[in-house]
Amino acid sequence: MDRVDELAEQADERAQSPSNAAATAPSRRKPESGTLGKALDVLDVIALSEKPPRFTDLLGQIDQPRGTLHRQISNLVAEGLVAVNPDHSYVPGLRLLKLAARAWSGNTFRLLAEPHIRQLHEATGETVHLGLMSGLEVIYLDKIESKQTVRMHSQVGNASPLYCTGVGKAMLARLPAEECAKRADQFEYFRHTPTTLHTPKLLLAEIEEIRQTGISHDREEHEPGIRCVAAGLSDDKQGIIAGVSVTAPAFRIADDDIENWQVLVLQAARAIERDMEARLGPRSQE
Amino acid sequence: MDRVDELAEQADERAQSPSNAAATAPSRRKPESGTLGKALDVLDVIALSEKPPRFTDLLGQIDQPRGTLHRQISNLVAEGLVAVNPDHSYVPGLRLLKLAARAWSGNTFRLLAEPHIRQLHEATGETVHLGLMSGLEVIYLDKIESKQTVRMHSQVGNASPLYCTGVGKAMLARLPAEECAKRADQFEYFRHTPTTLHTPKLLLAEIEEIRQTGISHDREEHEPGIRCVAAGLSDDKQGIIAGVSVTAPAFRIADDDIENWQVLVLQAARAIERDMEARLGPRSQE
DNA sequence: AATTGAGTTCCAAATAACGGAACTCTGTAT
DNA sequence: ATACAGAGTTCCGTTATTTGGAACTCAATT
Repeated sequence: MDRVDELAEQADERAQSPSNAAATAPSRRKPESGTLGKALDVLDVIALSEKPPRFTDLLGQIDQPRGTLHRQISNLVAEGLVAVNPDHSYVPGLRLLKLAARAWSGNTFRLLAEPHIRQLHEATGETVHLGLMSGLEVIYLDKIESKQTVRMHSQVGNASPLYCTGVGKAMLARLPAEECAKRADQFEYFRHTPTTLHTPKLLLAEIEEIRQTGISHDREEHEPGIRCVAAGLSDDKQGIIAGVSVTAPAFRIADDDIENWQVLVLQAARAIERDMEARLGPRSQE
Repeated sequence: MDRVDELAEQADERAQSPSNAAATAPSRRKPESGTLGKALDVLDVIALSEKPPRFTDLLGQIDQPRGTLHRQISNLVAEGLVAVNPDHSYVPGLRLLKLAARAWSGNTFRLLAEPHIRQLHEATGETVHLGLMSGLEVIYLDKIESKQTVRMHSQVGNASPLYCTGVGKAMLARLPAEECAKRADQFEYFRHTPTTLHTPKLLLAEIEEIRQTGISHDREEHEPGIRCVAAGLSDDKQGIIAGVSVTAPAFRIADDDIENWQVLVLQAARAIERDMEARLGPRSQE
């Protein structure tokens, strides 16, 4: 019943049917209530499609009568949330970028954490991420890229499952044990790589370890060849659970590096936590 | 009557009343029609506020009865477009980031242009932008940052006026003369710096020059100390008007650099145009 | 010329949004 | 302690928007 569930479900749908999803998938979409919700349903579908969908494609994926759907799309277009190509296919509109840009650059938590992850990047020379827990996913709020990374242009805003990412596991370890176990049961485990922790048991065992050390490792569990070292952080006052990580290709990493990074990542996480408390002390709103 | 106008107006409102706008400003906001539009009005206000507004702040800026506004906000929160802080202040929600991330990374034009601006960055070593024309503004679709830039963290998604930016002027020069003149009259000129072109006449004269050379200069017209060299590009088939630029602090720039960059920027723009046509040839939709 | 499929428009009926007023908190002054 | 004021929330009859089926247009095919 959670928004996150729904989005995860959509992602699955897409993963299972690489290309011609529109024609075959019999609309597994549960309609939301409220005018706004329905409009966002449509927007979601448009945003999540890899090829810009056309009217009929949408009609297949969204359980609405033609007339209704048409008006809903028209509204989205009128508001600038969706744009139409000359060939009548739909793409997400620029207004989204504008809104999100504001959301992002104004996010106080990100602003507060930024200097610390920047420093972490300078100390390690590798790609650094700042992630935030949102339901069963981690959403990347910021990243600083290592000099030359070919693949992966800006994860910012992207979401990944908690169970197979360094920051994700670090954040889970920050939850009360029961809550953590509850979530472990809710995941739909997918074995991204041979090392992915793909059962609640495996996951919870590792999280117990993370709780001891404060450090979490991603040993090519999400993408082959990619490892990372992460630490969690939280702030009860604001109800924030987040994490920072250093990521690098496995072949480039020496054991010395790992040990180094563990210290640095922990320092960064603690520094951010300290700043959060400090900021909340003097004046509560700003 | 344009969306862009409205947003520009909002920006003005903010610029004029730095801090306690909520209390004093008598809500210059014209309500949009349709449920969606009203919801987005609220979202806009939340996104554009510099401090997270509280319920009463919003009530002051949006001309709606308390009960109504409250429900509208509740809906936004339920949809994840807005989040509530513990102290009941509102911030834009993470769902926006997620939607925009998809919108951005899936944008075919951006993907197509990316290798070229990357190359431009490598050739110049300076910060490079890719901008798209949207109404009276340029929206930055991508940028690659020069090694150490302290200020300005990610312009991506941000909007600036056309008349005072390098890419903006370059794009205007791509319009038919009448259309260009029409827009020149629509701007609300603000003298950001002493060199800002602040009348239609000044602007049109410069644009005529840009039309000859294909190259546009920002001579600290938007921000003091910042100069840039830009070139416009367009594609009639898709109706896209865009531009690329190289930006750097004025003190660091030698005359040789400028001449160099002119050539490189033009090359990049032409290369992107060529790719667009090529992409549109083989198969029209993808 | 006829047929199909895609996209668009229309309007009575159903539904969701509206908005005024009443209510609940929480912190502050008496 | 008690009253007060301000912020935030809920309720419900009224009102306006959304709904969805059907009819219509346009372009490409047969």
